[in-house]
Amino acid sequence: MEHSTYKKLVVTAAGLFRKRGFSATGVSDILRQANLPKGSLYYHFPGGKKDLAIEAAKWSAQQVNSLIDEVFSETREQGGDFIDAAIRFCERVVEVYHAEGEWSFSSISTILLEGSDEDLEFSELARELYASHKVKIIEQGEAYGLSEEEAFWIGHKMMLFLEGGWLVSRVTGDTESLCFAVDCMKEEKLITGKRGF
Amino acid sequence: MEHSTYKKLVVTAAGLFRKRGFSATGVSDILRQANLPKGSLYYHFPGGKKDLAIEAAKWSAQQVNSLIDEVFSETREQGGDFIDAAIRFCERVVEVYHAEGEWSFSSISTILLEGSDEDLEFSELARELYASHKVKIIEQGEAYGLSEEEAFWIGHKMMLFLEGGWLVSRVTGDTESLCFAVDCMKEEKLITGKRGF
DNA sequence: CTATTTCTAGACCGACTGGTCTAATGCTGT
DNA sequence: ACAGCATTAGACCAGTCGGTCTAGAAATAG
Repeated sequence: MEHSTYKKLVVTAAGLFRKRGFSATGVSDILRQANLPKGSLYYHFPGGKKDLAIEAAKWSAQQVNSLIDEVFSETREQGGDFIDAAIRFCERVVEVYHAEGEWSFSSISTILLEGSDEDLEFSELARELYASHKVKIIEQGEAYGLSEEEAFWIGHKMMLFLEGGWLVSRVTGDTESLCFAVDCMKEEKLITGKRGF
Repeated sequence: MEHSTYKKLVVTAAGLFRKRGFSATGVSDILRQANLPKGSLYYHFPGGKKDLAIEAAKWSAQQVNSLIDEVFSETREQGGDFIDAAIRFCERVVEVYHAEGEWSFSSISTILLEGSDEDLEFSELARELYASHKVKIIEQGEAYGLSEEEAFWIGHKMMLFLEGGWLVSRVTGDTESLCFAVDCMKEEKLITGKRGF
């Protein structure tokens, strides 16, 4: 199987879906940007747009999971604690946003939760992918010696800051809110320091 | 001018746009749900779908602003501090989410930031409406005797929790994350209590 | 009552959408 | 060389979209 075309479609689609949402992105937009003909899409994704969106969402979620692994492992090796890693993770998200100007943290909902009222396949996948982030964070928490509860609390808070910050940043058009999210996490460090995480 | 038809269109459209997004919502969906013919829509909104979306977004933002005013004033009258009001506000958002099952806090981005790459009219309105929330919160902060900076810090944090919590709740399909946002604000109370807000 | 305006009603239209289909093209092993 | 499969290429199609248009109902004015 020729992978470069397949991959190109997934990556291009992920970018467009994340930026504009599922419905607002036309198959032709994706094909134009990827510089590919229609035949290729329906050869690689017989299920069409939906199939492509599913793969794009999976790929996006995997990217986030990889970033979690990367940042949390790196920080741990450098002697930082769990909160340090969480701060670093937020900073990395800001960096990516700055660099690419479009990278969506909330890719799951943007891609999958925008179609019809009740697309079970989409909403179930969305749940599943979000759960995978949660698992990744708790796994990393355990590597830091944290209980599931501790890791969940701080990890969940980090997620809220990031999702919220990203969403607001998209509205305001700058990265102020996303940077604010980083500041919030830094403040967490002071509090949780006292908790002894 | 007959207002009931106009209002019905705005409210119905706001609901659908918030739930599904601008592009995923067809004019016919709105008309079907509102039980109105096409002619009425284009009579009241000559600019069509876009016009309607703008009014729907304004209306949604106004609802949020009213809720801010209501909750913060009420809490102040009852002798609560600014954080108490913020907690109460988060709780109210959860209540509304529970009750209506769809009320979107992030209505601005859902309605306005989903169309084409660069719709200036939409994105400028989005910024403007979001700014109006910020102003409302700072106004309320001043009524509580807080400096703009203090009100901004806690208000912004509250917004991130709510936006993030709402977004995640939409993915997971429950209100856990939104309730978690309330818990986060309650924790804030302890911290900021020490700051003396 | 009639005249006029306001609004509803929905048939209709062109543009565009996602999706299909077949012809052609490369690429493989023999 | 050939055959056979994998992939590209894009013309084409049916359905849906947002939007227009005219007919007439309902309300208001004289």
